[in-house]
Amino acid sequence: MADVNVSPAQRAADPPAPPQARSIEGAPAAPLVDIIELLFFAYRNFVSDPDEILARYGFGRAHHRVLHFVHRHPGMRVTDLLDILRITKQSLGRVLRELVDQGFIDSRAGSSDRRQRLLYLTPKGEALARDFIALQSARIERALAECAGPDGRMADAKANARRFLVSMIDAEDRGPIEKLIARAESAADPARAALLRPPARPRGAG
Amino acid sequence: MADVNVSPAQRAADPPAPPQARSIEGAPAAPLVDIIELLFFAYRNFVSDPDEILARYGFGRAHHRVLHFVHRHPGMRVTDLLDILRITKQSLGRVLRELVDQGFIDSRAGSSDRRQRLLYLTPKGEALARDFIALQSARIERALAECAGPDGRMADAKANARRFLVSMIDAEDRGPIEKLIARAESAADPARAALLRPPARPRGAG
DNA sequence: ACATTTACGTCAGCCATGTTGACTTTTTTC
DNA sequence: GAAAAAAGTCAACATGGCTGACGTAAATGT
Repeated sequence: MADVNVSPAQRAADPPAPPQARSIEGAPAAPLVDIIELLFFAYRNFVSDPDEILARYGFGRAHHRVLHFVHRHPGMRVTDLLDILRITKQSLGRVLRELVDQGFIDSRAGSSDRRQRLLYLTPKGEALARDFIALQSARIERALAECAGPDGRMADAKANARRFLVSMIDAEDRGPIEKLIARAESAADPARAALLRPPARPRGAG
Repeated sequence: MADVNVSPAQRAADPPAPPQARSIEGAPAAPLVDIIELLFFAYRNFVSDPDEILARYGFGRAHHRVLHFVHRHPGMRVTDLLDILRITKQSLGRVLRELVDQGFIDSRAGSSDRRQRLLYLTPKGEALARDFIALQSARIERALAECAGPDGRMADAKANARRFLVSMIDAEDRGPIEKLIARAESAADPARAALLRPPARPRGAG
């Protein structure tokens, strides 16, 4: 950060300094502004970790997101990705096309439902996705180690961070998201794959 | 969230399922992916809280950021804002002009250095900035309350969250950012204003 | 006094990534 | 055989980044 300093220059001279936002209508207001700002700065650093690598390929953050989720859910459908990213088909389309054209993603027709395009990473895509995860994980790991301290219980620090982040998510989204994360982690185990979205009842072709 | 579910459809049928990214080269890799994703989902919810209000005025998130930091640092210079937001003068220029034109921000020439434009919120701008803070604070407060539990020590939960977020920030930025936050909080106290960026030695006109 | 630097603003154009709306094709479902 | 679903595509547009080039006023340095 070049400088995140507000010059105090004529702070004492000019200003009619509007009184600091005090508890209006009983709201506690002020005391959480630090968390608001820390989230802003922390997230900005966090997402910009991959930027240099992305630039090498002429990609942006949208490509990163697509790569990440396909990495985590190999064989996912385009619709699944749209649900996760919450963008339009057209927005995703562009990014996806570039990733396919440049050989990072492989898109194959589903066998039980041939309308579907199932998405997989190529080895090249896998390597890139892993690079991103390594980068961002390194930041998180350093942070958790600091939170834990030298005698640290990293696991506790992680549990705290995780609980906080989950609680920051809209209540109705938490279940699906936690299941999404859990399912991805056991992706190698096809037996545990059927958890949500009523199994699409493979009836026609199945 | 409409649906963050990856269809398990032909998960078991099709895939050559590339083996789940395992610790390569000794890196622990995998176990922090949940935090990576939770950060993504949590931050997305967090920043979209103000969207509905912003839309009413035809504003976007860039306007929110400007409003927020001017609210926190009344009388700040344009350059200060550029340092904080890390965008170009031209990018800031557009949003700033709209905010000034529509009467949310008041820009006055500095008295000791008349090249400067010192930024203040109008009452209208103050009200809006407070609305945003109230919205986002509410989310954070709910989250911390959940972390703390019913018998909860909210203060501990907050301290944990804060420590984690600070640690997620690039080491060299932490000092400046923490000072920035601290200074804003004591903005009503001009005596404590002079902390960073050598006081601009008001020599010429002063 | 004069040259330089700083703070700010602005024009013009480009890029990335989001949006709507309309329409097609293929395939599955009813 | 009709309807619905999955995916792709074209066109047009908005937002918010970016670079480069200038202009002007005021402060600074010699």
